[in-house]
Amino acid sequence: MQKLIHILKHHDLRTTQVRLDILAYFKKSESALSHADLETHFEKKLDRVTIYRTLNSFLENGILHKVPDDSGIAKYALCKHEGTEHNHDDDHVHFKCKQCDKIECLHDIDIPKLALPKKYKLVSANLLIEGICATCNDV
Amino acid sequence: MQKLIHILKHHDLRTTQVRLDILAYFKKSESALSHADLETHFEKKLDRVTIYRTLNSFLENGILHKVPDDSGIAKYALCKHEGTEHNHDDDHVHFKCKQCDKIECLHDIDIPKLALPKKYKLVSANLLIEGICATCNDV
DNA sequence: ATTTAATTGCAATAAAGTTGCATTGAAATG
DNA sequence: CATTTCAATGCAACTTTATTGCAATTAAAT
Repeated sequence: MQKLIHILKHHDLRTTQVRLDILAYFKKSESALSHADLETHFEKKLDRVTIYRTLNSFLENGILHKVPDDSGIAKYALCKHEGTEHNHDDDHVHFKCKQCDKIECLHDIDIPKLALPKKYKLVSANLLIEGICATCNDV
Repeated sequence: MQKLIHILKHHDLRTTQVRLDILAYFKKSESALSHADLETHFEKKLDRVTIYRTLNSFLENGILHKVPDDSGIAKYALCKHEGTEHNHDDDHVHFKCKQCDKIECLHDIDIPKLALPKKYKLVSANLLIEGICATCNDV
């Protein structure tokens, strides 16, 4: 719990209750969350605008990263390396379950290198896999 | 040009001017387009709602596919296999240029197989690469 | 304890997407 | 090729998603 404060401190963000609560919820849920997810979870206790601004502030500071998705709704997930020097999240795999719709980051799987056409320069890679997650597979 | 009509016919869609125009623009632009892109391109000649409905109809019929993106805005691109039996688009690589923001499909590059954690079942894979495209690299 | 500036909440607005309904028009029919 | 039929379109209204400005609040620096 104390750890959450350090994440904020490390990024020179003031430690406020709102930020701690939102961070805690990301930690707990272990999957990508949308603004609507947060709004629902915190009911009316948090202002919609505050949630948007908190998400953007966390994005800018490398605490969260956006998750690519074809739903048209922005989704966010915790960066793995928060708390270290480089605040960019390493390229990794996102898994979206077709059944429960949850998106999780599979940080332990590397994206294989691949050859791009001539003159194309790669900066980052993001592999989005859709399928059935372990939880849904168990049912 | 005649070819566009056949795409519609093959999917049992009525050939209307709106659909031909939108299809033609996708063919020409060779990159993923958003609803806003189409609205801008066709100025006020096409109704917003008609564009939405045309996009959805093309999606359902496998003429277009959604492109995963972290912008939060839905983007669409032509399927490679329109006109064949299977109307699902094969998994492929999407390249988003950090400079011009265009997203294009790299149909010729295969996504490498990779091992998922236990009990995870893959259905489809989509690799999103960000970097600098050939056109921007030339300038 | 006081000051300062960032954070928050509220109101208003903009942008993105959907739904219902009347009108138009593609194509099937005789 | 005239008529009929139902899908496609355009318009209006609405919902959802996201942004901006400003006053009130509060973290933390002094």
